[in-house]
Amino acid sequence: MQAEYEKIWAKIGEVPYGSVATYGQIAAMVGLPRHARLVGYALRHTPDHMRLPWHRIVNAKGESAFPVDSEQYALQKKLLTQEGVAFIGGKVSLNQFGWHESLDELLWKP
DNA sequence: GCGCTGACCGCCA
DNA sequence: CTGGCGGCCAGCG
Repeated sequence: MQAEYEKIWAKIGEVPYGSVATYGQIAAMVGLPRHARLVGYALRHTPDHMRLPWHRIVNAKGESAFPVDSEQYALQKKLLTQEGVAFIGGKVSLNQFGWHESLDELLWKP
């Protein structure tokens, strides 16, 4: 399964600055539909030496996957806001970002 | 093999 | 809005 993780990490690394993707999207993009949880697991076990834009990955509701009181939540929110991604009511604003279906951009763009 | 646990997802009440 | 339920499936004891 190591190979799958490589693909997942690589894909996450492709998410452009200022954009956001969901776990499900990443899974689908690497050819593993319905494996959202695997993405979460892979992300959780990312070797620290490779710095991935994990903060650009949110759940299907556009929320952080972390509890609001956690350090990570605060950091994620901070980083996204810093990139110009609106973080409203604990979730990225879908109204402003819109949904893109084309293969290259199953992403929320600014 | 078995049961639990997840940085998940979608549907329905 | 909240909560519950079933589905998903790799990892781990």
